[in-house]
Amino acid sequence: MFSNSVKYALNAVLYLAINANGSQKILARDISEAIAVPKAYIAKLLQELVRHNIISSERGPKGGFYLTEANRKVPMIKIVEMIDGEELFKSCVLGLEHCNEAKPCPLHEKISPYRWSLLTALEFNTIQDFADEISEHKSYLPQ
Amino acid sequence: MFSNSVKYALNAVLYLAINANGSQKILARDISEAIAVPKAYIAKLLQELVRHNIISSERGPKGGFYLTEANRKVPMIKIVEMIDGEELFKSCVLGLEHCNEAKPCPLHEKISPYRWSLLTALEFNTIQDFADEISEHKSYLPQ
DNA sequence: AATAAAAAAGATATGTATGTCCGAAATATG
DNA sequence: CATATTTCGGACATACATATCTTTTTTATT
Repeated sequence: MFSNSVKYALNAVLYLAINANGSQKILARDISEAIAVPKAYIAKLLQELVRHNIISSERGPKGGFYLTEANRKVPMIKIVEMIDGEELFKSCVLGLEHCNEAKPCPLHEKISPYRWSLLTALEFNTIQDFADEISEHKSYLPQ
Repeated sequence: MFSNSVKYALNAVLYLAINANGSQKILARDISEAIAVPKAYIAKLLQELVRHNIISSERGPKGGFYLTEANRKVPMIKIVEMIDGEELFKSCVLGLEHCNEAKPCPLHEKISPYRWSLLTALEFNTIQDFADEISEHKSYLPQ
């Protein structure tokens, strides 16, 4: 479904959303350990998330990664799109160029309502929304 | 969602279902051209489909790939499972080991209907079912 | 100013999916 | 039986995602 990179990034951002704030920054190493992803690899993804203004960071001592209020309002879909691109949920599951509502592939009708609801859920729910669900014990992460 | 190999295999099998029968076999080259996939690559996939009794083949002049009546009754999911394995629809989208209905990850509820729709569509429809839909112009392939 | 801590950046390595090539085996046809 | 046609099987090549390593830049602290 998602690439490993997307899975890692989603986990890392949710971990940040729950554990960090402006004064409490988190080291790449700590995120790496918390979500069980190689440090150098997650560090690269975190850097790219910063470049795309999805998360924030500060260098040097007392530095680390964190989320601003603006970051917390970013829709989850942005993380997926940054890595796997915008086509993931939009292109035909069979890879057909000309598949659409008018000329659907054999799977199209059977899945598109559910696909669409997934897409809108990721578009309309922010990082904070998902973090809140976890805080309220409606959903869970390993840590 | 699906690997390229799965997309290719699904397309190739549906093309066979529509265009071949016991007396009218189809060359790997023709399938390759029809679905726009490299010949050597689709040939490998076709061989594996034969080994798994999902399609049939005959060597030599007048040979080629085709479907028996038994082949046509194979559920589409078998093609996906042969290549991408059975975990594709079952493992957590975030890669979490302990994600389940009782303790769902933040994406679990959002993604379940989509996955379920895809899984059941592939489990309960045979190769022939999809081919019929196409013959009846309820759904479409490029050719 | 010197030091240490941390992210950022670039270069490199590994692994897996994807794609290609060539020879062997099977079979219909003349 | 010889030949042509086709799948089959193994080895090889390439590209991309994944992962690692090293150096540079930034910044707080002393």
